[in-house]
Amino acid sequence: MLAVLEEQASPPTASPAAARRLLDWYDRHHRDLPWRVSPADLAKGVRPDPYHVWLSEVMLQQTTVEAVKPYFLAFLARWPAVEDLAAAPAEEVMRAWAGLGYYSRARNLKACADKVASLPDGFPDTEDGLRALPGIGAYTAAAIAAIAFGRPAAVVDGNVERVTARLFAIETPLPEAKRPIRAAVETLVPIDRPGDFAQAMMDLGATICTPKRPRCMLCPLKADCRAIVTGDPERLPLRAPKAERPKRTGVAFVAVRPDGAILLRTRPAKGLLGGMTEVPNFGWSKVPRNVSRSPEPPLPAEWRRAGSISHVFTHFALELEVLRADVEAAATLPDHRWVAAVDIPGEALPTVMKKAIEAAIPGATKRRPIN
DNA sequence: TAATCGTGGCA
DNA sequence: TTGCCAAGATT
Repeated sequence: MLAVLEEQASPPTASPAAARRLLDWYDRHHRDLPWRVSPADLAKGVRPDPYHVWLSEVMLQQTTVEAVKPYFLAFLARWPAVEDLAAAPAEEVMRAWAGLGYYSRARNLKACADKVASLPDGFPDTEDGLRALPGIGAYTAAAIAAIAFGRPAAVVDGNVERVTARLFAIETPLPEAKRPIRAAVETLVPIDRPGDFAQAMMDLGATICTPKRPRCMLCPLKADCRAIVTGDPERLPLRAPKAERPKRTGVAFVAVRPDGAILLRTRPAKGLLGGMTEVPNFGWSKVPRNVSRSPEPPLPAEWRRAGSISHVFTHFALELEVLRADVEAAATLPDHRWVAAVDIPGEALPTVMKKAIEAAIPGATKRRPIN
């Protein structure tokens, strides 16, 4: 009785019927993505490859679909199965991941592949089993369980948070709202098509229920949505204020041999850009702001200013002065290596390091066509 | 709980 | 130009 009264006193509340409307919309308007099995094929009995689902989900963490597509296809072409990835050297995986960001994902990807390849039955088919693997958290475990194995898991990513906060008019700010949002999603998951439902929610969030200027007129859930009634669904979800982004400065050194080789080294496995390749650099890793020391070049030479680059990380902005020296003798330094010009594009260079090298040697990081 | 951890696109 | 933010995980 109480439910009836509430329904009369307030806008419609999302229900299993809403999930059905969403699935109908998904059948007609789903995005066609390289890692996805269409609802039609799924209905025909085509099973998604857990390896494909896992690989795409890890790549898609905090990363746009368009950025992931070429990497996903390249990985699949090079390592068609999880056993192939397990057999690959970690260094090769890091090089293949270069440019995609959040490099701990690549380390965990390799560790996870090694683990899964050692299991007699391959990928675990439960949320708990998946959650125990490296690089697989609550979201990814639920996504793989639902999409690859048809488990009725509540898949909650940024899209689902936004769609659900609006659908139920949840006023609690994120991240505090994560718990009530999850509880709301759990009431919606259809037992027969949990994977399609998860992907439908994400497609809706990506194409209709967007962060800015949602296209509510096209939304299959507009009759169910409690936020649309307020006239300002864009207001939700609310978020706690975020910390400001500090600025750091530093110096990068590009040492060039007469044959075009440059001096590189590998960063420590953990932390920022962990395990990736860098040019020798100074001063920006953990600068106590008032401590000013003079930059220490990797080797004595005539260092000349080649330019400066700026790069924005998640939690700080960096301005890097780039110095270049043309050196005659090929001195060898501990923990450094001279890398031939032709091999530079194949190095595991994060974007910030490509920028620095390009500032000193235009074109050096770009693959040039053979012939 | 709160930091840390990349990159590119877009308003 | 600057901030926002995108299929989050880890510690």
